[in-house]
Amino acid sequence: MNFEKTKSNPRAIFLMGPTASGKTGAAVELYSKLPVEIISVDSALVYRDMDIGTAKPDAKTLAKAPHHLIDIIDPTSAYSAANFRSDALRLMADITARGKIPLLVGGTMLYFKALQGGLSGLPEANQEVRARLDARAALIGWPAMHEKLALIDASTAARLEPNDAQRIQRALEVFEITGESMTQLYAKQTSEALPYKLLKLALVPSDRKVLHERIALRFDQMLTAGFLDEVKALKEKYPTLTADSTSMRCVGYRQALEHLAGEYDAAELRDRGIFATRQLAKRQLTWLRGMDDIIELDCLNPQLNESVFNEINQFISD
RNA sequence: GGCGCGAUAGCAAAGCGGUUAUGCCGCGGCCUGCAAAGCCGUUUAGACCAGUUCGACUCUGGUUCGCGCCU
Repeated sequence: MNFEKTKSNPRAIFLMGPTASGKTGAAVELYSKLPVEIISVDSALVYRDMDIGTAKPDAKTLAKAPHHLIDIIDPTSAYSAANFRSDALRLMADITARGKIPLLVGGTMLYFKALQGGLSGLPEANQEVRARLDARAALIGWPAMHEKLALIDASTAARLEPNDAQRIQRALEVFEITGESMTQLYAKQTSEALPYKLLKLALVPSDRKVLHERIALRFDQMLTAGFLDEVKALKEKYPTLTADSTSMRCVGYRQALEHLAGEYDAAELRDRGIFATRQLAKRQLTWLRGMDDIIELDCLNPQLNESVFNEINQFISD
């Protein structure tokens, strides 16, 4: 019965991978050969005017293979996993209605997880509440905030580290807004499963060293392509942008800002940018290792060979 | 050539005669509205040779190398 229901679900394809694994190239190839529409699953590509540092597909590529959810907000705005999920669900329904298959491509693994697994009915972020919590934490420190959390939600506190400012803040925020603990809210609402049958592909490097080389090469290319000018232009166009803005927490941008502020020289900018990108790739790979039903493809051998296409075609026509 | 100083992990950098320096990097992991974020864990030392000592990265002598000063 469950099987019947699954069978009748429309199809969707995930194409995941760490940064610099060649996702865009693979997506364009799939787009040219299959009845798909591409949805970007990337927390950085949503920002307008952030092109070089995010390795956004260029205009020519986007003209040839359009991506949804690229350039949808200003760098002064914030986006979230919940925003993504509702945007993606809407687009997937549209695409399916057009008789196409959604191809979700990107490296923001939390977004993939939220899309597939759903989110509980929690309140959205509230800047005033967060500012208040930040102020309090500045006084007493996050470990003390963690102790406060333990009083209202022992179970959540137990699974959070005393220094995990971000999650402690969110748990306290949720309680302050709703009067209920995160634990209670999780239990209350079971998130609905994604009503699509999925084929999950992952581009994974067979040799981490080679991925690191690619990352270094790409960061150097960004610098010569005028990455620092892009960041300067960003500051001029959006004067309210600060190092705390969500968009400026992206790999490379934060370091560029620090360098432009004179905190360190160009050589160190290069090092730090590359380190941050490697660490991002590592976290992405950790996510991937823990995901189920993944078909791994070696991103160092990027040919989408016949057997992969056979698999996809079979999945589509099943 | 003489004098002085130094030699600690992939890099930077301390203390210490006997229990983990630390930071960065690297590696593993966690992950419910900031996720390209945030957090947790962790591998790799004491230039070389000899001596003192129950015990030396730590004290002594020598060798090599580097830095500075002098002739």
